[in-house]
Amino acid sequence: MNVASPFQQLHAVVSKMLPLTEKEWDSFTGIFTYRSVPKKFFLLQVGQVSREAYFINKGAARLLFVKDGEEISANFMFENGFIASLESFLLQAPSRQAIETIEDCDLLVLSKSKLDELTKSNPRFNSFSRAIAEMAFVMLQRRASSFILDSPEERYQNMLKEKPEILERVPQHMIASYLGITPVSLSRIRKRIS
Amino acid sequence: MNVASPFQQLHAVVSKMLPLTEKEWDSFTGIFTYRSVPKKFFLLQVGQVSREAYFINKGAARLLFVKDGEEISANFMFENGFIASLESFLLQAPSRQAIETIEDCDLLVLSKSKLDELTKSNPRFNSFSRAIAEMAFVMLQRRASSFILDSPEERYQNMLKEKPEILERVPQHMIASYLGITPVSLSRIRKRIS
DNA sequence: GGTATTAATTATCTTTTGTTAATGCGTAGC
DNA sequence: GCTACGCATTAACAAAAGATAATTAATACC
Repeated sequence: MNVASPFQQLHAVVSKMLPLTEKEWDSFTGIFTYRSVPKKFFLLQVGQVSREAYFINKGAARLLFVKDGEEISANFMFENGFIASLESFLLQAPSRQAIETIEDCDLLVLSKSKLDELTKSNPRFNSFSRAIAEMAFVMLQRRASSFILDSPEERYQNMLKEKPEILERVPQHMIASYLGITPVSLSRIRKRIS
Repeated sequence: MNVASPFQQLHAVVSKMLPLTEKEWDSFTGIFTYRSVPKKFFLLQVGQVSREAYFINKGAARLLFVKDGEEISANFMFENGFIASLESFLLQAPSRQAIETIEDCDLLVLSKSKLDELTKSNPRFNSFSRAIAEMAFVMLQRRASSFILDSPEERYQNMLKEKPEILERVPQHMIASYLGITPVSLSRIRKRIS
């Protein structure tokens, strides 16, 4: 594989999840296309059916809800991560979440229909979807549990420790909604801590 | 299949997820055993590695965290539902959650090692694990999103509408921690509403 | 059935968060 | 460079939730 290939990063990530033969890898990369999008670009709007998932080669993006006209961040993703409205992508139902880039992004776009075809022709790729779903579940569970276990202040402290990258690359009003609080409240917490 | 079989309910649930031939069904039921346990029985303790998942033929159970000596309910399950510390079950790592019965339970116990064997001998069962993980993710996402989108009072109202069974079968102090609040606060919300 | 325990409610007070508005800061665009 | 806009902070007040304790209700057990 060419070192300059846009699939280099993807290969590093996927091969940890599911070792593929060279032939399998070729058919796997075939379900992706390349796309560059600017900052503040909406890859998916609420209500649309998600037919794509994205692997981020470069940049940052977020999942967000819209409630009463307000944007509420559900998750942030950076280089070497997948981002998708997984519920909509899996069920092919209208999405409750939107996807918006936070920085200019270089993406590998995974087509749902092509993934389905590939899985049909080679059921081994069920393991890929399975691993994705399992990983997504475990990550989400850690996040969800913090809402019943921790106070907003503790959640912020944990974020500082576990995901400092978010703090560096994401504006604070987005972080506030991600933590389930208002920007004003987050500002107070930051003051209390410092 | 015998109508009185303990696998009757399981069959109804699984066949919706993954249609199986009679032969496949036989090998599938082979990975389960039957177990009856009383109320307040711990099927899994925090720190243990989960080697079992449970399908509830009868009864009710909960997943719970323990923080500072206090029990905090993460989820409730009833008849025809699966319950497991999925993170521990999947990763075979020490569980952050415990599983406790809320009522006397009749269970079908799924052995992790037998499931792995089965999946190895027939990769088609990857689809089963995949469907479970995907379902678990979608359900968890709906729950998790309510923590950033809704107030405790709205969460309680949603629960009333979407899962009234919980209110009927689960003590209120468990529901309170499930909603991320104290029993005192839940009592106040109930008063406000009525 | 009566007693002991546990659970739920109510009351009081403290702490935290939400709301609204004002101020200060930085950046983008002209 | 200036202006305008969005973002973060601060302030003041209202609303909600936490903590503790007392009371009432429900239940579990002998």
